Amino acid sequence: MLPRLLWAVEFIVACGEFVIVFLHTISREAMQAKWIYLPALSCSFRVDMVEVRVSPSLEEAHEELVRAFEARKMVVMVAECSVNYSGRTGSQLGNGERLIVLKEDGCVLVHRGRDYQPVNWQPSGCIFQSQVEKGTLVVKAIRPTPLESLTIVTENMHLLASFHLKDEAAFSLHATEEDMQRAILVQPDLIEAGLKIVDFEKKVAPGFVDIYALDREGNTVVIEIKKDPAGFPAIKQLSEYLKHLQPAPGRRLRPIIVAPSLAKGAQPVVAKMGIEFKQLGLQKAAEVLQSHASSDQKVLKGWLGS
Amino acid sequence: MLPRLLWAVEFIVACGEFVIVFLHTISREAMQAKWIYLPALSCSFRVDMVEVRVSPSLEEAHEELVRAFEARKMVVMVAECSVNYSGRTGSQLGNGERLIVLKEDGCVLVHRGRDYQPVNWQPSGCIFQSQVEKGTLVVKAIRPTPLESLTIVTENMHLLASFHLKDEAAFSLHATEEDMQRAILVQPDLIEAGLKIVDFEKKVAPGFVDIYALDREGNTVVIEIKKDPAGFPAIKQLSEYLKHLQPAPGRRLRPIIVAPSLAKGAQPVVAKMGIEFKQLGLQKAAEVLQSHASSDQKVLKGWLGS
DNA sequence: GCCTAGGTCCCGTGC
DNA sequence: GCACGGGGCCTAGGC
Repeated sequence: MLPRLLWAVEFIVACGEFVIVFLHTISREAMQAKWIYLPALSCSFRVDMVEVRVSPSLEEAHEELVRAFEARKMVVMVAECSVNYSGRTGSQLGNGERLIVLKEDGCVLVHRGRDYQPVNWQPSGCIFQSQVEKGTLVVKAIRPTPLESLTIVTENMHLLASFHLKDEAAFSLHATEEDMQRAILVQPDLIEAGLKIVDFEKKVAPGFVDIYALDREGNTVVIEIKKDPAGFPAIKQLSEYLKHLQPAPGRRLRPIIVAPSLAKGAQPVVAKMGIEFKQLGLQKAAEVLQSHASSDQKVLKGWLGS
Repeated sequence: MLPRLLWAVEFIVACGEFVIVFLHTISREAMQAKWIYLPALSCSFRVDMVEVRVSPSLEEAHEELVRAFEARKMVVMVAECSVNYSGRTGSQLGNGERLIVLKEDGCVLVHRGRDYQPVNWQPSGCIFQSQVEKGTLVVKAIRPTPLESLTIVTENMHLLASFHLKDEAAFSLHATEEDMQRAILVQPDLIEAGLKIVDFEKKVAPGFVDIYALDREGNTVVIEIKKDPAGFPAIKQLSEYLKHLQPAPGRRLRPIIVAPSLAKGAQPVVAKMGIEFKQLGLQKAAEVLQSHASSDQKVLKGWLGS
């Protein structure tokens, strides 16, 4: 049973640099009791760099959004909202609870409870607006080129957090198709002994030959690299290039597909068209690059060392 | 200046169904003052369906994660972490603050302060694990096929929120390339008067002809649809199909590209190859479909009406 | 499972 | 600015 005598209470909770906020009207007895029951709760506080508001009013949320936009902070919201997109095409999403992320570089993500991909979004470069309108909070993200806009109409805000992420970790490392190319460039005998690289990303037809080389006998080698199992598109692409390339007089044109494997059904076609296949995967390519990087380091150490 | 006399205080804040939590040791004077300064803060509470923990210990975070995984709740974290990915390829991301989202369907997003795309992720279908290890919180998301794993090592948790999003709004609406196809199917004279649709998504070579039709004179019409300006790839694709198609005896093969426009430089090539171009954009297609939908409704009303 | 094609794809690169 | 191709692309549809 709740006591009737009420106190207006304002808790200001400081942590490190600051801050705050816990507003409520509670009874004196509750104040002195170990357990305080409050009939409703809307509170805000900041710890470290994270400003958190739980069940803020839409006006509060709006004010915090404006501050966050000005300070170029990231914003995360859990809110009941509907979403409209208009631009290259258009979309409508009815009312429901979603996770909304606004980033400092002007991109937006609206996520539902499931799925990897956002249901609505905007790439970076948007301008954000917030306004309270007829009892709703309307957040707009407008992208200048191509001109398009995302409108989020919020009826109810469960959580709003804003903060700046300190993240200087720059290096991320992937093995990609480009690494396969680089691996072949630094170590051409991955394909075959004696191969001499002549060019890469060579423009031909409308397109680029991945690697253009000569074998020991002076034949022209045209290499198409795929990081995934190579199928008909890769074969077509390579055969297109062949039409626009000529071997040296008396020499042959040797088309080679480099990939982790051939797609199902591609093997006979490749054979029929005289295309060679050389197995190479991302992992192997990464290892080759790694070993060259370390051997380069050794060389460097040799130069610098005693 | 902080008073020295301390009280152990436990605030339990209830809202609706519940819940909670504000643990601290403060002075009696501070308790009675309007402003209470606390030297550190870690608190948790739930409002509506959102469970929020600010600066939880890693143990607390781990326990909440386990509960959330079991309850299939969405989890949002703001944390200082490093991330490793290993699978189809691999990646490493050094220590820094990120926004991490774990969804109920087993997908993961790790977002940095900038960029539309997550720096690391996992598509839906993953199994989540959480463990506290050597003073760090290790969250793993393992995807069975293809086998790959994402490992998030957290040193410091700023915010952890878990909740279930109520979102039944099912219908989302886009104008897509498929709508252009449907628009032509329901109203073939968008292309030209008298056109008779024979087939669509017709398998040919390895590929699919968007629309396959006959004109008034019995010539075979092969239509390739692009929602964006059509460039060389579209031309290539269409010309590939032509190689594998034959008109009726004495008739012609009429390749047509349907798109909002031709890409720069494509016009002469199209002309040279005898490909026709018919202008059609997403907007027009959507209007056509809309009008057909409403006319269908009218027909329906006519049947049902008085 | 594999393959094919689309996406408000996004994103980098080159012209 | 436009065009082209890659991506740990993701995702849906067929076989």
